[in-house]
Amino acid sequence: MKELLKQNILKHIALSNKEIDSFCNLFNENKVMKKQFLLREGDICKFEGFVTKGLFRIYHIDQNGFEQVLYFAQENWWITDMDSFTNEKPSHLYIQALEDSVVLLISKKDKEFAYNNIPKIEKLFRIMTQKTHISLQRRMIDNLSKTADQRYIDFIEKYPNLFQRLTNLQIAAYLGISHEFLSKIRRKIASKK
Amino acid sequence: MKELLKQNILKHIALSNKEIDSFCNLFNENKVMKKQFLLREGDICKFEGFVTKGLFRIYHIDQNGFEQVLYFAQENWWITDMDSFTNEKPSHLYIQALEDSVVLLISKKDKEFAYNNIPKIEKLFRIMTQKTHISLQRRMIDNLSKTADQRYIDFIEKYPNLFQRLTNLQIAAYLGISHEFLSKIRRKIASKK
DNA sequence: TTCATTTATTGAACTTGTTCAATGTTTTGT
DNA sequence: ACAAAACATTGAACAAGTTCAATAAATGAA
Repeated sequence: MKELLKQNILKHIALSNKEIDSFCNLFNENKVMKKQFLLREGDICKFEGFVTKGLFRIYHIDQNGFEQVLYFAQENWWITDMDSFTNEKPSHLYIQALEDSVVLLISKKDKEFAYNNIPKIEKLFRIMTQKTHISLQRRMIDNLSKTADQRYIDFIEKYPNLFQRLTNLQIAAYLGISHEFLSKIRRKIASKK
Repeated sequence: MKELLKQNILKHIALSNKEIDSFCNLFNENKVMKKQFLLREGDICKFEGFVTKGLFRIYHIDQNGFEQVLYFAQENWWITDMDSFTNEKPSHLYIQALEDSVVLLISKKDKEFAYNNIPKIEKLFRIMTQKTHISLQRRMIDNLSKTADQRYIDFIEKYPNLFQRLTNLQIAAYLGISHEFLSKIRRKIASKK
């Protein structure tokens, strides 16, 4: 049941059986039904999670009530509000299941325990954080330099699987455009084929 | 001469004198004259750096020849292309001094040495990477949800010091707008006062 | 100081994306 | 299978931001 998690970790770093087992044992399985929230604005994020089934959206609601999706997390992705979790302060984010999902959660206390007792875990999260930072940096550049059409096309190419599972509403919120405009982009693309 | 660096590190993590000295000794001081480059697209980034004097821009040039500034690094800031440095692959970024500057550089080899011989350094960079990730995430949300006017006002409030030292051209490239439009924003704001 | 270069401002025409309201389509829960 | 809700599409009017070209102002190197 924690096979996916183990494989995911081993992609980043080499660990002995003992190390990986004792780390994975700190995670607990949770089911989250579609539309339920793992985190809401104002909550303090008490967990770091790894998705083994289903799909989540991590988003923010701005002053005008518009939702911005920071990222989607499907099977094999990690989810948390790093700011709220590490600094133990109220979150600005929502984490909601878009499908019936299963997620493995580790508490802050247990993660601290792992940092202090399994030295390589520090390295693991240093590497993982670097990787997520690198991809966010790429997305930042893309958002600054590319037009919405191109960002949509890139999204489909990069995440064909997510594209199938998401509504246009969600994709628009990720691309940072209105869903009406996304609809017009789709029409334009369709007419070109 | 490495006092700034030591102070900066101690803000993130507690280290013994011995630990911090042996780490800081791995850095070498470099002078970089205004307009000179520390890194160009295509180069493999061989260093991680800490600015003790001056100001740098870290930017990207897109398909249309437009420059997007990822961030500015003044005194007390770290600079690198994390992707290129950690994965030893050609960079997509430019790092250029905007003023006569001084930067402390550490090589990949020496950083690996530190990771392996000073266990807390792993934690230090895990924490620092988390912090930069958190602020990039905030900027991502702002870029998706705020209008250029507001982003400009926010920038001035958040970095009054940088605002003084940068041309509008550079600020526009950071905000992701044309410098002509920035000029119009400035006029609008000025007329409201 | 001078002249060349870089930076900043402005206006007009244009493109990209938003808003709102109406309508049609698909999903979902029971 | 049905009604309700959520999602998608469309058009028209609008707002935000770009582009281009011209001019002015500031900076920098000799």
